[in-house]
Amino acid sequence: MVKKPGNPARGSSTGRPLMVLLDVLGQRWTLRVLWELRNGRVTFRALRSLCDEVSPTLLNARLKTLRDLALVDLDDEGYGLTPKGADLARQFAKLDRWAEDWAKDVLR
Amino acid sequence: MVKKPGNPARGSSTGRPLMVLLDVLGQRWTLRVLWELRNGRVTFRALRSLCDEVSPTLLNARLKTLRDLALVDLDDEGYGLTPKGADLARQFAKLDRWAEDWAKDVLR
DNA sequence: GAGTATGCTACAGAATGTGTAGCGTCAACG
DNA sequence: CGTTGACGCTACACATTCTGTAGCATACTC
Repeated sequence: MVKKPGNPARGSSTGRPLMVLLDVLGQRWTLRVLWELRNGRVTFRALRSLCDEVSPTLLNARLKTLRDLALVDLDDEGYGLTPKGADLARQFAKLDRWAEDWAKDVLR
Repeated sequence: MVKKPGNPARGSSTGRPLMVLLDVLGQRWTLRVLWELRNGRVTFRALRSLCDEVSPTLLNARLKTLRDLALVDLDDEGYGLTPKGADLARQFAKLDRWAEDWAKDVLR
């Protein structure tokens, strides 16, 4: 089944958008892909390199989902974020700094 | 190996905190657990219910990781977020509203 | 037409997640 | 004391998902 808000997320009978989002983001590499696209369009193969050579099988699966969800699109420049996707990526950009602080905390 | 900033994340030789965070959050149910703890402490069994009856095996594994990462702790009231964990959860709280808007967009 | 790049698929083996049953501990009840 | 019920948590067989490698079909360059 296509993952989309309105369709039930795994383990949640409601199609509540946040649950669908958490379901999708909670699959390996999804967050990472969004993160690596933050600086503009990249080819499939370049994206693979950025993601430490994920298997193309999986990368393609993720990109398909993200395209269904209107977060990513593909043109002759390669893959890139849609406006909504960029918006989401921006939310995660804040996490980068947060993670640095957090690391200091954890490692003490 | 214990997941911690400083240790390499899966698929990333660097221990860069964000990568570790993405690795951890990109495991099923991790985001959901953080989300369900947003309103205060809950017992293991209650948390399980909130998470649509995830298997206790997995829930326990996730909680262990989140405790290692100082995002969650356990006392006689049950499981709850640490200050850092609450901070992180707050970041994701914004996602709830975002997801609602996004849903309208996707479903058009 | 050989070389190189693209997006993407196939497939076997490994890792991860799921679902159910139940253990050991404790506190309350009668 | 013996039962009942709730707690955190573990065992284990089964299912799904992810990984890694090989390679196809297409297109453009020399």
